[in-house]
Amino acid sequence: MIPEGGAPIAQSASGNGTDRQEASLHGEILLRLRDYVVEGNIPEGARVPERQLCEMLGISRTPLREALKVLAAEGLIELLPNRGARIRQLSQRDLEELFDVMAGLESLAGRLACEAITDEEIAEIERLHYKMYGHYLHRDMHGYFQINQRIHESIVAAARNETLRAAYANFAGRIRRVRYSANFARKRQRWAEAMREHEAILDALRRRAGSELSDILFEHLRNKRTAAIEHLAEAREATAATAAGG
Amino acid sequence: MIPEGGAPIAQSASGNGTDRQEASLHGEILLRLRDYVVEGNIPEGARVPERQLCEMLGISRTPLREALKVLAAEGLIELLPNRGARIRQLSQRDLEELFDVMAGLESLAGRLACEAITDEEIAEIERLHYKMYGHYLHRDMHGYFQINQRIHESIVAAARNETLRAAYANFAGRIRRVRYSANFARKRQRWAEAMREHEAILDALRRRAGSELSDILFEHLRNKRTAAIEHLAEAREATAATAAGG
DNA sequence: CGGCCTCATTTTGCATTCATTTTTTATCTT
DNA sequence: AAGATAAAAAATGAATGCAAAATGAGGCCG
Repeated sequence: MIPEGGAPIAQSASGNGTDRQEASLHGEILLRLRDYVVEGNIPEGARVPERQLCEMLGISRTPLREALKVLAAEGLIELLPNRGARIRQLSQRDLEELFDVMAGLESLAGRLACEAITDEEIAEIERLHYKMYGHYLHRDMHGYFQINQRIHESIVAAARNETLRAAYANFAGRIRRVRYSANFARKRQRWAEAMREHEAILDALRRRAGSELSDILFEHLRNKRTAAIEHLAEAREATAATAAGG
Repeated sequence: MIPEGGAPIAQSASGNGTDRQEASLHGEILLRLRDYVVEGNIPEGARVPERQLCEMLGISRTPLREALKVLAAEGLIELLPNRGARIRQLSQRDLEELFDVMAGLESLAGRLACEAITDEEIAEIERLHYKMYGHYLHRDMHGYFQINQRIHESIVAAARNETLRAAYANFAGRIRRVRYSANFARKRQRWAEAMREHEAILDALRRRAGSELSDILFEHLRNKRTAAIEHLAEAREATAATAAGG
C-alpha cells in the first residue's frame, strides 16, 4: 500500500548541476532529496527518520535508502551505523577545507578556460561583470551575489571539462547553505576588494594568462573563505548563545 | 538462506584511501567491490549481473544495490536504467578530463603544502626523491613508479586537507587501471624530463614557493597526461585490431 | 534465406517482511 | 526523589517476494 499524502514525484526539480538520472524512482528521489538538503530545509545535525521521508515522498524505504547512501557518499549527510541519517554538520575546519578545494577547482577552471574560451564567452562574462558592478554601486547584495555566482559558473563552464564541472557542483552543494549567509554583509572594504579582484580576473582572462588567472582566482577564493569563516563563526556563536540563554 | 560458496566477507581489504565505513554489511561490500573494480578485475564495459555478484559476495541484493549506487556516484561504474551495472568505460575525453582534474588537485595540494609542510616532511620527500632517482638510473620502471606515487601522495598529505585527500583518492581510483599501463614505457626522453620536473618540484617545495609549485605541478601532470593518453590510444588501437583480426 | 514479430526466461526495480539494534518509558531499588 | 534496570516501542539493516522491463529464442512471413 502506497501512502498518497505526500508531494508528487514527477516534477523534476531544478538542480545544482550534478548528474541527473531521471525516470527511475530512486533517481528522482535522489534529485529531490539532494535539492531539499542543499536548500537547507533541514537544520544541521538534525536526524532524518526514514519513515518520515518515505511518507513525505510517497515511496517505500528501499529506493529512499539507496538515495541516502549516495547523498552520504557525496558528503551531504552522515550515515551513523544503526542510528540513521543526519544532516552533515560542517565544522569550521570542514568549511576551511571545502573552501580551499573550491578555490583549487576554480583556480584550475580559470587555467583551463584560458586555453579554450572564446571571445564571445569573454564578452558575456564582461557583460555580467558590469551588471554586477551596478549591483555593487547600488549596494544590492542579493543581485551582486547572484551575478557573482554566474560569473564563477561561466568560468567553470569555459574550462570545457565535464568532470570538473560535476566535482565543482558537488562541493558547491555542500557549502551552499553556508555560502548564502557568508557574505561580507557589513564589510564594505572587503566588498570593494572583491570588485577589484574581479577586475583582475577579467583582465587575466582577456589576456588568456592561465597561470596568472589561476593565482588570482585562488587568492580571490581564499579571501572569500576568510570572510565566510569569520562570518559563520559569529553566527554560530550567536545561535549558541540564543540556544543557551533561552 | 545465505549461500556459503562465496568468498568470506570479514577481511577488510586494503584500500585506495577513500572513506571507510566498516561493520555494516553494505559498507563492507562497498569497500570490497570498490577495490575489486579499481584493481581492474572486471573488463571495461562488462555487464555485472547483480545475482552473480550476490553469490560471489554471499549476500542478498539489497545491500549490494546500495553499494552499486554509491560506486556509480563515485564514477566507477555506470547504472543504466533497467539494464544494470556496467564497468564505466572511460573515453579518451574522459581520461583527459580526469587527468586535468588530478593535475588541478595536485597543483592545489602543492600550494597548500607550502603553507604547512614541516622540514621533516620535506626531508622525507627528498629521501624518496633520491631513491626514485636511483630507480631512474637503473631503468627500474616499477620501482620508479611506486616511489613516484608515494611522492605525490606525500605532497597531498602535506596539504593537511582531508577533503582534498578524499577527492584526490576518488579520482585516482577512477584512472588507476589506466595509470598503471600509462607509463613512458620506451620514451626515455619523457622520463628524463619527468626527473627534471621532479627536481623543480622539490626545489619549489624547499622554498615554500606555493604559487610556483602550483604551476610546476600542473605542468608536470599535464605532461603525464599527454604521455598517458598517447600510450592508451596506441594500446586501444592494438586491442581493437586484435579483436577485429581474430 | 533473412528480417520481424511473439513468447519464454532472465533481470532489474520496488514493496514488504523479518531480524537486530537503539531509544524510550515505566518500574524498582537505594 | 534520583538513578539504574528492564521491558516495550520504534527505527535501522538485510532478505524475500512480486511486478515490470529487457534479453534471447523460436517461429512466421516476406
